[in-house]
Amino acid sequence: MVTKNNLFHSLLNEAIYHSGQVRSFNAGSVILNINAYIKSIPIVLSGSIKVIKTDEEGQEILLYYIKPGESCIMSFLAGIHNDTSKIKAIVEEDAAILLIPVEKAGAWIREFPEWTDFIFTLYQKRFEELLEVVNAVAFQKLDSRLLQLLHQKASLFHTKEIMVTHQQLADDLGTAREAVSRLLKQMENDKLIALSRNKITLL
Amino acid sequence: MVTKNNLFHSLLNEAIYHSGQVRSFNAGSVILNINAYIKSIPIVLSGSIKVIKTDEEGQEILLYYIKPGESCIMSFLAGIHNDTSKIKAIVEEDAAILLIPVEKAGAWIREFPEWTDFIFTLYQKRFEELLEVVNAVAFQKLDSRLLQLLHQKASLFHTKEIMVTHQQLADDLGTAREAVSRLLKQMENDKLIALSRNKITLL
DNA sequence: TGTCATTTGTGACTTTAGTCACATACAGTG
DNA sequence: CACTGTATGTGACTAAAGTCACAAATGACA
Repeated sequence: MVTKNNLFHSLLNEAIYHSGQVRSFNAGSVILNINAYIKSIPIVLSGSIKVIKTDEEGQEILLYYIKPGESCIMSFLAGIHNDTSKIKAIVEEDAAILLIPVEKAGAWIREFPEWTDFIFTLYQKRFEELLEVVNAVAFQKLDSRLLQLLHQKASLFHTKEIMVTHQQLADDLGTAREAVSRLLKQMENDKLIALSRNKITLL
Repeated sequence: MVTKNNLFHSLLNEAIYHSGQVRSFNAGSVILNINAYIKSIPIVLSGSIKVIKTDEEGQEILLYYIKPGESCIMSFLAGIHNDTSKIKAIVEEDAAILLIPVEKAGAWIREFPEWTDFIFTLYQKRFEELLEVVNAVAFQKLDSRLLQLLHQKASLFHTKEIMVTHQQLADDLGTAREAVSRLLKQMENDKLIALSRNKITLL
C-alpha cells in the first residue's frame, strides 16, 4: 500500500511528513467542487477519486480517476495560481488522502527534482486522459464508450462484478439512462455481460 | 511583438539567447505530428499554431491555438519524458518559432523560477481549454459550437472577415461539411453572418 | 470570354441518441 | 408475506446530425 512514508525518498518524505496531513473520506464525499478555491493538494493513499466536469445544466461527464499514489493536478495548478477549480472531485471508493498545503507544493518544485518529476509525469498522464475523453466523446459511439467504461471500472475495482446502476453509468457518460439500459441489454444478448440489479458482470 | 529577447528577464533570456534558435514556418506546415518524438520545444514568436487531435480514421478536431508568447505544452511534457506526441500541430498563420532543446527546457526548471511559472501557467491554460473542448463536444449542439469557433477565429485573426471554407470549419469541429453549410445558411438568415466564397463575415 | 476545379446548396434518407410515459421487476423492511 | 422505493425494460416519438448524390455558383486563369 501507498503510505505517507514511502511515496518519495529521504528529504522529500521528511518534508511531507512535517507538512502533510492524512484524512479519511467516505465514498461519495466531494473533495473538490467547481469554483472552489484550493488550499491544499490531495495525494490519494488508498481508495480512489473520480474527477468529473459538470456543465451549467448539471450535466456531467467522467474525466478520469485518481488512484493511490496520484494527485489531483487541477488542484495543484489552480492552487499555486490562487485560482478556482474547474472540475469536481468525488470519492469513489473510501479513501485515505494526504493533504499538502499549496505553498509547500509550490516551494518543493525548487527543492526536490523528484517532486517536480512527480508533478510533470502526472500532468502528462492527465493530459493524455483528457485527450482520450475528447476522442471518445467526439468520435466514438455510445456502445463502445459504455463498454470501455465498464472495463475501466472493472480494472479500478479489481473485479468483474461491477456494483453500479444504469443511471450512474449514464451520468459518467453524460447521456440518458434509457440509452444505457438499451445498450446494456444488447450487450447481454451478445454475451458480453450479465445483468442484475445494481450489478453488471463482465463475461 | 514578442521576440527572442523580451520573453523573459535577464538570465533566462541570456540562456534562451544561447540555446534557442528561431525558424520561420509557412501556414500549413506541420510542426508536430502524432507519434513523433520530440527534440525541441517550440515557443511561438509571431503567427499562430493550431493543435488538433486526430483519430485513427483521419477524423480530426481542433483543441486550441498557440499564440505568440506561448508554447506547446504537449511537446514539453512528451519531450522531457522522451515520449511521443499524441497531438498534431499545424501552422495556421505564417509563424516565427523559437526552438529550445528539450534538455535545456528541462534543466531550466531548476534554475529559473520564472521559467517554471511560465510552464505551469501555460499548463493550466491548456488544461482549461481542453476541458472546454470536452464540454463543448459532450454538451453543446453544433450550432453554438460553430458560432463559437467563428468568434475564436475572428479574434485570432483580428478581423471579422474570416477566410475559411465550410469544409475547414467542419474539420475543426470534427463533423460533416453539409451540417456546417446548413447551419451557416441558417445563421445568415438570422443576420448573424454574411457568406461568400471562402469567406465568412461576422455581423 | 469560356473552361474547370473548387466550393457551396439542397433534397432525401438513415442512424443515433434524447425524451416521455409507463409497465415491470427486485430487494430490503416491517 | 405484503409493501414500498428504487431500478430496469420498453414502446413510441422527436431531434440532431451523418450520408449520399447531385445541382448550382464562384472565381481563377488560360
